[in-house]
Amino acid sequence: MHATFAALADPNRLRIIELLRSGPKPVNDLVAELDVTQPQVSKHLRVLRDAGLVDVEAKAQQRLYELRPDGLKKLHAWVEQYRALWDARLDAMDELVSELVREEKNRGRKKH
Amino acid sequence: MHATFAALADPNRLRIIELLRSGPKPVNDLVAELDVTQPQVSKHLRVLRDAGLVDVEAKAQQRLYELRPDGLKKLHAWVEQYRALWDARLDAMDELVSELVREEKNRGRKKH
DNA sequence: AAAGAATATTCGTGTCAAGGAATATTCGTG
DNA sequence: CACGAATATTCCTTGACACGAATATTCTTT
Repeated sequence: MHATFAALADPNRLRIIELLRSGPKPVNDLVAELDVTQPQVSKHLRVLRDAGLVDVEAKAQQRLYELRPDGLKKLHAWVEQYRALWDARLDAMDELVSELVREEKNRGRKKH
Repeated sequence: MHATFAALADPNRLRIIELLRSGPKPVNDLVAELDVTQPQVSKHLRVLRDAGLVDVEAKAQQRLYELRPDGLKKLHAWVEQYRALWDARLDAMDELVSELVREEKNRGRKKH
């Protein structure tokens, strides 16, 4: 998980993710919007790829980069754990989950 | 935003956040669970504090650290932007938001 | 006030990663 | 197959940061 955060910790990489929100883009499109050299962009894309946040598809000489749902979904799931902090309505639900976890942990033991 | 990610990019800091999920804790509690020296923990807490992710409350000589809802809520809001990626049901809602943004941008101009 | 507990800060060091420059790779076209 | 377009990789250097050790601060107790 911390690897995901590390990937997003760099301003340029974070920007890339945001740019890809409007759909897949070739590398040069990103270079044009980023005020960073092409090799840098390629390197950042490599990091994002290793982190499972983006995916590539070859299109002739171009490489189309796009967001990878899995990576962002995991991130979402992590943050969601803390929802009870700011969403008071979910306190009850949080309690329920905790209860289910306790039951799961006790499965197969003598004490209920 | 990237500052938030940078704060969470360190494994020890990420762990601290997760430990604080079960409620406020004094520094020494964290030291006990982290296999890191006390000064290191204090330093990491300082970073998390600057990032707006935790808050301190003095309790005698102790300092009780607790999660700060604001910080995590912002993080959640950011990730939520990408929900349409994995949640097909929200495509329609995404469209609606885009439309509202367009309207907002055009506010006060001649062209509708 | 002295002593101790709990926590914070400073300083020096080594490591890793971002940026720049140069070069390599891949693929379509003539 | 030579060439150009689009992208990737390598090498190098510099700056940021995590760690350890030592020290400073804050507060309580006696």
